[in-house]
Amino acid sequence: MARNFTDVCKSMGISPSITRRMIYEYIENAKTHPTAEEIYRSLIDTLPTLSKTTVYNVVNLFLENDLLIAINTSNNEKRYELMHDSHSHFICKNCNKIYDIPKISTSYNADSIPDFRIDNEEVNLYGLCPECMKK
Amino acid sequence: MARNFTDVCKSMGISPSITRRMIYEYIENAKTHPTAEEIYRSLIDTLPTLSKTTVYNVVNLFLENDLLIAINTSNNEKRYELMHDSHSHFICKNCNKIYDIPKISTSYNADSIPDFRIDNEEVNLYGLCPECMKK
DNA sequence: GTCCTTGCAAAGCGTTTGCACAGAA
DNA sequence: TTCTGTGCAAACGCTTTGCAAGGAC
Repeated sequence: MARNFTDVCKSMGISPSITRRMIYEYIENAKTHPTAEEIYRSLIDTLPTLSKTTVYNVVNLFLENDLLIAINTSNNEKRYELMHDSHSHFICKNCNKIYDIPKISTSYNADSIPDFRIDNEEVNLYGLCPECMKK
Repeated sequence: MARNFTDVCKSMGISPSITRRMIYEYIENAKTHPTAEEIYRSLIDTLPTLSKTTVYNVVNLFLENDLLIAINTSNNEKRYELMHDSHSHFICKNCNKIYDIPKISTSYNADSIPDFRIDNEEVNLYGLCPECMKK
C-alpha cells in the first residue's frame, strides 16, 4: 500500500471505518477499475448490511479528496481507480474493463492551442483484452 | 462537407430524410460535440415535432454505421462527433465541452502489453477552454 | 398493401438526494 | 447531547424500449 489508510483518513478529517477501509482496499487491489456495482457485489458477503448508497457516499468522498479518479464508460457507468503515479489505460471494447498499462508518452505542442489552459493529458488504447481474445 | 449526405445514407441503406439530414449537419457544424439534448434544443425550432427519441434513434443509427463517435462525459451523458480524420480532444473541466485539436502523436510500445489486441489510440487534454478562462 | 420513419409514453439503469436511525465522542 | 457513518426509499437524468400512427413506395 502506498500510504497507510488510517493516515489518509486522518488527512481527510474522517474516521477510518471498516466500510471505508474495505472499499478502499477493494479498489486498490482490483485489477480492472471496478464499478460501484462491482464494489457492492464483492463486499456484500463480508459487509452484509452494505448498501449501494454507502458505496457511492464513500467513493464520492474519496473522489472529492483526490484519492480516487473516476472514468466514464460507454455504458454511462463510472469505473474507479486509486489516484497513483501516471500511467495509461487499455479499455476493452468487449467487456468494458479498464487495465492499467505503462505510461505512454506524447509530444503535444501547447502552442497549437494557445488559448486553452492545459492541466493534464491522458492516453487510452482500445481493443480486446486477453480474456476476451480467447472467446 | 466531406461526403454527400445523400450518398452516405444510400450506403447505409436508409433514406436521407430531412430529420436525419438536419441532425447530421448540426453535428457536423457544431464546434463542441453536442449532446442529444443540445441537438434537440437546437433543432426543435426548425423541426417543431422533433422528439428526443428521434434524436437518439438517428444518432444511434449513425453510430452503428460508424458515421459518428460517442464520447462519454463525467455527467454520464454522451457527446457526439462525426467520424473524421484523426485528431485529439481538449475537454474543458468547467463546462464539459469537447474541442477538436490537432492530432497529438504518441509512441506506444505494443510489446509491453503483448496479450492485448490494440485497435486504436486516443489522446485527451484536460483543462480550461478559452470561454471558461475569461470567467 | 408493406416497409420505413417518427414520436409519445413508459421503462430501465446508474447515480444522487432526503431523511432517519444508530453509534461514537 | 451533538456529530458522524450508514442505509432505506424515493427522486433524478440520460437513454432505451414498446408500440402505434402517419407517410413513402
